Amino acid sequence: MTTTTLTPAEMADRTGVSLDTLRYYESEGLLNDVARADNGHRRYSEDDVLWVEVLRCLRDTGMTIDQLRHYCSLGAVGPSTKPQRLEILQQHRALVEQQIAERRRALDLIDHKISYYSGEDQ
Amino acid sequence: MTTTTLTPAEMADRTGVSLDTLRYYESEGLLNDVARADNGHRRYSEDDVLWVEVLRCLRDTGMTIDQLRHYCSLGAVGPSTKPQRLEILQQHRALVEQQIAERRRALDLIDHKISYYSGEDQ
DNA sequence: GAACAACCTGGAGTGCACTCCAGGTCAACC
DNA sequence: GGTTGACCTGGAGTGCACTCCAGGTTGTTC
Repeated sequence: MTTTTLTPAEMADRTGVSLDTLRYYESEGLLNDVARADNGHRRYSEDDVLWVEVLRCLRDTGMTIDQLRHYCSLGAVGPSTKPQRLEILQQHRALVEQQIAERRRALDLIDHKISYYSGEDQ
Repeated sequence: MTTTTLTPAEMADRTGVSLDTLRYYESEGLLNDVARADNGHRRYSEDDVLWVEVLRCLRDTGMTIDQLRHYCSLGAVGPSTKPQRLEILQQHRALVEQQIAERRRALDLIDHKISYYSGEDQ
């Protein structure tokens, strides 16, 4: 059995994250222990793909690079940091729920304006 | 009857938008025809308050300053631009719904990781 | 063996949305 | 009448998350 690995270009394709951003994440400590081919080129694993998807999910919902770095560093320490990581996720979960609530209110306001524009006068 | 007006400080207080940002919005054409006192100081109206709240709602859900400027400039033209403004709001509405959907997926992923961290091993 | 593609590194540059600052005006208070 | 506070203007600075670039290596293709 051979474990499949992805070239940088394939990784970018799979995750939708650019080559530069993948390298940037690595340099920021968000993506560690990326394998290398003999020529020094990166070789990403399926686990790396999953992890980058998690990173994107958290980034896209407003977690900063700094917070992600902290979260990753906890993971690197070992199982002893499980409670802290759980705490971070729970806090972020609450944030995402706030974002949803905020956007629901936004929809109300937008709908209000839409019906105003759709109306007869003004 | 006297129309109530707000000083810049009161306006910042009411809207939660900083003095600098209020001036910035005005300079970018997002907030037009702000009244002035005799000494040249700004005097915001209740309509200004409502409008800034709309601006913040749209900004907070990802509309850029550039897009807002365009939307405002249409408003300045007159009622003839109603269809374009309606179109912009409908497109933005769709965007906000996408954001909600994306965040729902994020919640699923976060919950999955939370249950993993809450579980027995690892 | 020249050219090309894919990658490497370190560092500089970009775009956005503010945010801060310097130097000035004006009215009110001590 | 000097100081204080709120405000004014134009312009510079900031922070974040990328994104781009120069110069170099390696491996394959004509």
